[in-house]
Amino acid sequence: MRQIKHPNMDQVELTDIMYALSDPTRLEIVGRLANAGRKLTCGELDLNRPKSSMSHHFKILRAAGLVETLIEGTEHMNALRVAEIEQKFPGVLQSVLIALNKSS
Amino acid sequence: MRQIKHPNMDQVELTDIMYALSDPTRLEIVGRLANAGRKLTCGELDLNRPKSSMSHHFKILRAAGLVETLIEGTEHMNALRVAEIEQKFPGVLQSVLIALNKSS
DNA sequence: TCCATAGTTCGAATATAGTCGAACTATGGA
DNA sequence: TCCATAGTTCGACTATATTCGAACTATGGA
Repeated sequence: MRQIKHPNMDQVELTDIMYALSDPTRLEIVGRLANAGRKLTCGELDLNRPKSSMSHHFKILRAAGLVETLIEGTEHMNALRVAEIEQKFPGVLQSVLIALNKSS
Repeated sequence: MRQIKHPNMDQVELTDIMYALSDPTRLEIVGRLANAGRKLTCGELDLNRPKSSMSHHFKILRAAGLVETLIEGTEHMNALRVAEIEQKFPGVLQSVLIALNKSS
């Protein structure tokens, strides 16, 4: 497996996005990716959880079209698909990110 | 029970909102309430599901602070708490409603 | 008082999710 | 080639959700 496959935006449903953002761990991941302003490895996010749990959450974030993961060497670089999500669901991710930053 | 109790907005978490909106049936309810522009009874929404299922979904929508239910006679009148949600999580519900109307 | 209406609650079945250890894969470096 | 690193996959367990029929509650009207 050379690179991880990601869904096309037209395959992504609003419910997928909502579901992915309904878990505190995933919301935390999304918030950190947004604030980092650069690609982060899973390890850099370190939420004190086993690798398998983190992997599970990333899988769901990818399936929801929220996160894009590029394999670079042994690392998986993760980034939010902000622009694409914004185009498909204007305002949704942005307002969630604003709400997230207020509460944290 | 005279009237149904609703959470205060400061008790509502972003994850509650996201979770409530992650189910297609509930998203449908929210969309219809928004478009109706007036209070609707559970029955008026009629999504072809048993009363007990609808009641379950309304319970979750109420718990998330999304829906307010006023008892009037034998009917339960439901409305979105648009203004309050907008104040607490600006843009979130509104952008979801726009996305909903596009897809429907 | 009796009945119909509108919804809630209960209970049980089924399905889906979250968690985490252990084994696995892929890459890069010594 | 051997090893370490970074993540994924698998499997099992536990927890939480969804669904829906049946029984219940509350109100209004005949």
